[in-house]
Amino acid sequence: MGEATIRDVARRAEVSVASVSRALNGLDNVRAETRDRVIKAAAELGYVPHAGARSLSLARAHAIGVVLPDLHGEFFSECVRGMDKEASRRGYLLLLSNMHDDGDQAAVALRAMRGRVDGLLVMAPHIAPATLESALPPALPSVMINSHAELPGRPALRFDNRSGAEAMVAHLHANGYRHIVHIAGPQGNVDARERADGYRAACKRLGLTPHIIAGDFNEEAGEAAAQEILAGAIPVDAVFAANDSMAIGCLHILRTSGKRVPEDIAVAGFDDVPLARYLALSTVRVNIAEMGARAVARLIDMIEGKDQVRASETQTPELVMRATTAPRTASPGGAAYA
Amino acid sequence: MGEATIRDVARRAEVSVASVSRALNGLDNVRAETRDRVIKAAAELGYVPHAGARSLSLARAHAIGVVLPDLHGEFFSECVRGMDKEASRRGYLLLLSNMHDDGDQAAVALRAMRGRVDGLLVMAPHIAPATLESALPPALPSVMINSHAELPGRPALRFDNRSGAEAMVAHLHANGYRHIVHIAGPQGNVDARERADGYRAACKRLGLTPHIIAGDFNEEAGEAAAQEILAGAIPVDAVFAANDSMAIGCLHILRTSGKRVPEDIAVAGFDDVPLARYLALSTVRVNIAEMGARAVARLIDMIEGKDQVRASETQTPELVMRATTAPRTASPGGAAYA
DNA sequence: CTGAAAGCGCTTACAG
DNA sequence: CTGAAAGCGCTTACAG
Repeated sequence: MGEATIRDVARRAEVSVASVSRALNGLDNVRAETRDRVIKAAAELGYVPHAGARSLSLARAHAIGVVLPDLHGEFFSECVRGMDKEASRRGYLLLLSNMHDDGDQAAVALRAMRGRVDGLLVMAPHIAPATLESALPPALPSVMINSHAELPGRPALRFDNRSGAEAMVAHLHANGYRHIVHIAGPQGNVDARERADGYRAACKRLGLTPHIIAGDFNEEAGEAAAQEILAGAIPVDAVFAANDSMAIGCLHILRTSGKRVPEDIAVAGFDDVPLARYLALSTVRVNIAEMGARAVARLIDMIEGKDQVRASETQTPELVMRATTAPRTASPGGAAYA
Repeated sequence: MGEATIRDVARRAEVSVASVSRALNGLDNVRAETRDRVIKAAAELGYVPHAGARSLSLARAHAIGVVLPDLHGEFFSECVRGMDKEASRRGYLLLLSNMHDDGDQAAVALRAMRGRVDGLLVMAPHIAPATLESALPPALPSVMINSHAELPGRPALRFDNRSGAEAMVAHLHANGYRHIVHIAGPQGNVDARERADGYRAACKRLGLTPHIIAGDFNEEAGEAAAQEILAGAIPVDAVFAANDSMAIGCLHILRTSGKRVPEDIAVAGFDDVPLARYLALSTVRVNIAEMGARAVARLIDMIEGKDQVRASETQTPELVMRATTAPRTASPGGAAYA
């Protein structure tokens, strides 16, 4: 019972384990006849090398740890897909660990990675830099994605949330909207904060009065914000949510309450999830799959000693204009589906 | 340089590595004073045990390998989310590997798992049973999700696609539709085949003439099918796509071509992705997150010797009736958003 | 309660 | 070109 080991192969091929190792790893200091015997024996036994033992001896796991927060649907899958694509292309496996919303769990998740991976990809928009820094194994190459401040020696890849938000406000302004309300993301989340900052900055520059409703990135928060807006205490002709989920929740409630979008109120989001296209929701596109792949590429370069610089990178998001923010002078008519 | 090892801790605490191991693993045959010294030394050194070495010595990795095909957005994330939740609850990590559409890659992916994981979760609706059987390490506990035939000793968890499809056809029939076209999934995919089988069986039972258009589970296939339907060669009053993506593509083209849904043509899908709710698309709901969690639970039970029976399980999908399949007598009016 | 030693399954100088 | 041996970082009988 149990899988065959290198010793079983050695015995069957009547050579030493050293020769088996050399033959199977394609080293050239093996006689052709020996190599053939080894390969034959391995095939007969269905031998597959034990990756755990191999990585202990090589001090290389050919795996990278991925620590992600609780991400909404498409965002998560796109991110992992991008990572997996690049990782498998370069012969690495992904060890996944969800990290929920507190720092202790993050530390546990990171510790569990020790001795299994050659590097770490961390997305922690909600963890304070100091907490993160102390939880990260100092010697392990790591790339931070969309996280708080810069950590020394660890490249940070991020979206330029601020300029994305500014672009959206400018777009709304250009299309004739003057009372733009922002539905913010969760407290302490760095993406949320930067998007709100961009909103505020653009309002200031354009002479608009900012008004922020608190939210948490979930659809329900967008629905609640819509109710608040429908109550009518403040003037609103456009809503800019800090992500698409909230924008969609808001849109849904506004429409089912009889409001026309964008004729009565324009709605915009952030992220460009696939749903956005179908709802004709204007938004700011971030390419998370590409960022995931890029993060893996950078990390593997670091692991393999090809990246001494460790520079951070910023991806500029792209404004996506759709029907929910059409110019105020647009002809009336439903835009629910375009 | 390099992380601290158990020997560093032993040296600093002035005990043997055996005592360090015992103290840190909470065994009771350690004097309290010794334990304290060890814990103190470990903390001072920032010692984290090397999981790779630990699992080699214990012959237990506390990790499970997940091999998935290329899944569409929500389906993938929901599946992994369900798995991760249960895995982390029970102290296991997930080692992820995407398997693209061919058997060779599957074998490579599975081999790479050897010696890193205690068991395997395999979703391979597109791989032939014989190929799969030969690629699976015989001694490794495995649970099959939505895959072809039963493999001995490996529980299969699956959706009852057939009855789900039958229920949808019956629903369409009950609502007055008589010319129901099916857009099928890819050749060789077991889900696709079962859904088509259910469609055919229901048509036969209800005295309807089946008509199947080939597809591949992608949105574009739904769009192409819509074009074919719009060409008008065959009578169609309802379209039942083998998954939501194709249904959505079809819906999109029908509507932008001026067809009213469901007044002119009803549309139904399969899966119940989040988008479906927003488009008021009728569909058949499969709870993939729950199935993922369940698969992990079953696998860990097997690993821990708590499951001798290894019974397969079937999850019955649920019919979700929305506006795109409203009764033929329904009052006219847009149903794009409900 | 504690330590020296063997062993988990590999790789790789080292010597021949 | 090949093999015996040490070592990767742990755990655990075994003896004391």
